[in-house]
Amino acid sequence: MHIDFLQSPVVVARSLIGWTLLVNGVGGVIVETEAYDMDDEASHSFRGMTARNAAMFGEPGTAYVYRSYGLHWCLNLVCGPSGHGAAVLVRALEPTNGIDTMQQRRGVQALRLLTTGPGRVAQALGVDRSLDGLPLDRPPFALSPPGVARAVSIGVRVGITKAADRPWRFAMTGSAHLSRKL
DNA sequence: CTTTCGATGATCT
DNA sequence: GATCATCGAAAGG
Repeated sequence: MHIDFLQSPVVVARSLIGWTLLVNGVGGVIVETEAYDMDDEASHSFRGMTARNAAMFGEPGTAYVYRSYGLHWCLNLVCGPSGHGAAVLVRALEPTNGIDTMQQRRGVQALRLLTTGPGRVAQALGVDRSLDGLPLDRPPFALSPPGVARAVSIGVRVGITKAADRPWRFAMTGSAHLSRKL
């Protein structure tokens, strides 16, 4: 079983819910994602390729990492046809692997605060610019399929002002680890 | 419980 | 010079 990263970001974002994402063995189950596409005003790729978003136009199945608000990192999974400028933002995980490491990196104990939100996910998993453009199917990354099928809820994206009405946010129904209620 | 606001710096206009 | 795909602390109800 594998994710087909050639699919559209909406399809990939939906498919990723329930998969386990690890970086150097640390991480958890993906419970919240958002899709971003080229003809999407909210997307970094909307105005074409720049130095920052170059990885977004790279090979599907690679990482796009950017700095947010000058102090957080955010992790995206590039998808769509090569050079399409589409990606899925990983917004929240349910912590499962390397919890002690994540607690140290985050400086908090509560599982609830470890990986709920894109900035927190990146900090807990040790994601930074050095992973930008790297393939997701080999170390330090690891992606493994869900054990059991889970229901997925759909809503609008978070923290954007443009194209804010697109229902491009996906979450595991009933998860206690969402960045915001869906 | 909810809302507001400061931090902080790369990126783009 | 303005804008941010955020977080956390503080203030207000």
